[in-house]
Amino acid sequence: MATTTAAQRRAQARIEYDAFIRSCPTNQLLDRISDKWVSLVVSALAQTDGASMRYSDLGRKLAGISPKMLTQTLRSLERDGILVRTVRPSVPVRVDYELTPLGTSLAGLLSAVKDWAELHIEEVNEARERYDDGDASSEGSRGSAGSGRSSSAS
Amino acid sequence: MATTTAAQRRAQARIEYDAFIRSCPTNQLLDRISDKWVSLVVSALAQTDGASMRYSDLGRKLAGISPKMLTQTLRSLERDGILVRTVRPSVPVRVDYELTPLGTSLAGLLSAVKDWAELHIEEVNEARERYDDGDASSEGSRGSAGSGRSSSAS
DNA sequence: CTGCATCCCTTAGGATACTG
DNA sequence: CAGTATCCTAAGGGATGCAG
Repeated sequence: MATTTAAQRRAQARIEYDAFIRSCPTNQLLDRISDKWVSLVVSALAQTDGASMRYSDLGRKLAGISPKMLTQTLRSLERDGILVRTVRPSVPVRVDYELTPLGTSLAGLLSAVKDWAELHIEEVNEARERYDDGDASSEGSRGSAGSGRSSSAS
Repeated sequence: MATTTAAQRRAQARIEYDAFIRSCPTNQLLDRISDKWVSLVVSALAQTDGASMRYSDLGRKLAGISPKMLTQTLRSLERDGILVRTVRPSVPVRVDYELTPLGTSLAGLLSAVKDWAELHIEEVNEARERYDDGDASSEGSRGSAGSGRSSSAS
């Protein structure tokens, strides 16, 4: 332990922390809804309430999603019991997806989030404008001061 | 229109869809809490309820986070009015971070998410085991196609 | 139609080193 | 202590093409 490399200690801490994080249900769910497409798929399915959607229906609804991500998302959701996948041995194979009760409750949660967002988005936007406009603290003349931060949109 | 490239059409759709998505407050918030560290920072700050934390306090609490991400996360949160950054011109500069009322309400939302997670995580885990164990029902050729996607960051 | 495999490119995010 | 600038890797996610 000669080299008490600060970095190594942090790296170690990260591992432990990660283990801790993963064992926390909150984070597991967070990981789930953190996926850009997951929430979109769930919402799409929730909108049709009960009515199952076919693979291509979803592909159309979620314009711009690549088949790869659609399948991947659907699979992970199926794995988590959020939705069920039903294969219909028709001539051209047909597969239907529909939310499970669990999935529906998740959709409900997303709705709650939506409500909060619509209720406070205004404040957030104001705060952003205020911030972007130049904090003014130590800035007299408005220039550009653009700190290219922005998390873009992953 | 010669090349009715399906890919191009999808790409175009994606752009439009993205624009649509971005204009939706729900997704803006989702983008916010989708960030791995955002929720962690907010929770950390919420736990101390009111008491402001210093930069290094947070770094210690969120073991394993790199200064880069900590700063980045803190900045975006400040920009959105979720927390306030206070610089204390002490000898060794001291900076405090604390949640705004808006941030506190967000923390409350995260709590709701947490409750849901703790309430249903069991079902999810069961579903996962069932799935990983081999669907059996209509066990076909799948096997473990799922591929353990962790999504984690991003 | 559904969906899996492959290649590839963009980029989030971790490690480091340096300044106020 | 608080942050910033830089480098670099891992991996998310799109495009394609093929198979059931």
